Amino acid sequence: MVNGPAPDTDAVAMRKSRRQDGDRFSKTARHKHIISQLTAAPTLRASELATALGVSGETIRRDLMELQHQKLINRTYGGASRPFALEPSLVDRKRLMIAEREAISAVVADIVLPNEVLMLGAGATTFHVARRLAAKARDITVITNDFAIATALAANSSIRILCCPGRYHSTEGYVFGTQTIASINSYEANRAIVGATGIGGRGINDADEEAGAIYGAMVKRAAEAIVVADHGKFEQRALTVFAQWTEIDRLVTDRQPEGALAKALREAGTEVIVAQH
Amino acid sequence: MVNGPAPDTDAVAMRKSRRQDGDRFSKTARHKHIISQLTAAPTLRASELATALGVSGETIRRDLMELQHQKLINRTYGGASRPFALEPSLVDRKRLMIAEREAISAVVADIVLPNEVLMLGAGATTFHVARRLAAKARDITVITNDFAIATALAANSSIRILCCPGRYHSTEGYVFGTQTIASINSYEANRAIVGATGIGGRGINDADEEAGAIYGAMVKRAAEAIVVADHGKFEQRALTVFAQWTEIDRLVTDRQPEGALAKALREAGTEVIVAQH
DNA sequence: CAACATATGGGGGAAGTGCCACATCATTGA
DNA sequence: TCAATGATGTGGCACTTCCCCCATATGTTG
Repeated sequence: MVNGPAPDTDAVAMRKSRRQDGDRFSKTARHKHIISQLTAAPTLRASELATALGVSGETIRRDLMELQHQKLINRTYGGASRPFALEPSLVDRKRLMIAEREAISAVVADIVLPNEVLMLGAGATTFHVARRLAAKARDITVITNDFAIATALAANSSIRILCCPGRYHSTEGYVFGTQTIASINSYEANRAIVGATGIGGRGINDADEEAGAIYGAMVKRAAEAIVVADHGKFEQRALTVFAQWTEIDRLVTDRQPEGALAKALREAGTEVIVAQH
Repeated sequence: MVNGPAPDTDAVAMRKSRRQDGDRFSKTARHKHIISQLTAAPTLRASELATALGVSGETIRRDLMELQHQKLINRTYGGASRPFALEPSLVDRKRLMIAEREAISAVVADIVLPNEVLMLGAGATTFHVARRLAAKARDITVITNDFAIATALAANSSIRILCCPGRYHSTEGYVFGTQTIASINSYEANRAIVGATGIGGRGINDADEEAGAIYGAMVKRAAEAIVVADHGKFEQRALTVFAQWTEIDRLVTDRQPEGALAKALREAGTEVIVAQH
């Protein structure tokens, strides 16, 4: 099978899905298949993938090499295994913008000082922040509603991790609900670090109403609010606007915002930090 | 390799640890090393283990075969990967009594009825119960302070999972503290299902004061209290006695208790259920 | 149209792995 | 003490995987 230059992952995906005439799977289709298989089975054999997808072993090996580079899989001799907790629905969002998120996380981790109290909202980007904090931070307290974040932070024994109560969201891996909100409102924190589904001129929004409510509570409760979002979130619109830019002290992203978003940030006095990657 | 009757894991382990004269790692030491490595890295190469432990590749392969049989690792071509979330300190306890705990879990899962509200304490045995409930139960609500249990239950979408707040215990994977206790005391439940470090004539005890306090709160709060414990817990003594037998309605175990324990159970009117395996 | 980049397949040798039979050594138990 | 048992190592052999180079097909670009 044949593939073009691949200018951008999104573009490739679109072009591929358009032309799935009778022949075999496209490259991105194979990658998705591999990831989804990995959510079910902890390990895969490259040879089995090759026969299952009807391509040569060499092609699968190259696929695995790419996915490993994106940190979406863990390479083994003869196959692949899942890298860490690979929550089904988080995969699609995690797979994109890995490098951007790592850069953003590095900046955020440098902002955090020892002995601070943080609130960390659930999400893919904040999860990267947590991993970075686990590697760098010292003697901080983190309040979170995300299991993956708590587990990632646990690698650093100098971090005190406080978990919120609530109903456990099976697919997203965090707790939510009125108890969660009430719990957040009982804490005082130096900073809240939250993600978003989209950020735009009208504020910060999230596709999940429950997650948005929790983000909003964290933002209101902390002395300083930081939003982390890669440029893919710019001008995205989703269900709930959970905070206005006037409430946000800093936006850490990977590309300079423009247009309505930039205007809103300027008017609200939100500091914009662009991480280099 | 040659394998005979394989009397009991405990007996083997004892014999081995007794004879660690100057030479290389004993079999159990290698196994522990493999498991601990696996908590750090998601995958291992058999060849690397062989050189690291100073044994032949064949020996490592045999080790991996055993560990796979115990479901403590996942075999891959050329190495091993972790089977599911593999909490560091839980490993040592999980590795023992697998069959016994599975049998106990099966019995407990049959006791639970649809639409019930359960409290599930943190622990290795209760984790097995959770896995069984995830496979069998329908429309139940589970209140727990253990991340692994919540995650295991999430496989079943008809289960409503409520997580307690508190401080996250990095190595044990559960939350604890005054908030946890307060949270438990705010619920009403049909049953509490808790584990223990030891059970004896004087009650149910736990080596972890915090965990014991939570167990105790669950037992007092639920309409019916069930203790799950394999026979290795009989007459074990640990730090905190968190409940008396008069508070416990049922003990589910794998062997008929004797002596002081049996007497205490009889006097307290605790129903003893012996699971067959 | 030519030059080029990308994606894939194929070949072949080198290295790694799995499996098996057998040998060696220490411990156990009668 | 001697035989049985279990743990480990060794060597051989088949199979799998890796990796490098090159051929091919198909879009893209100049």
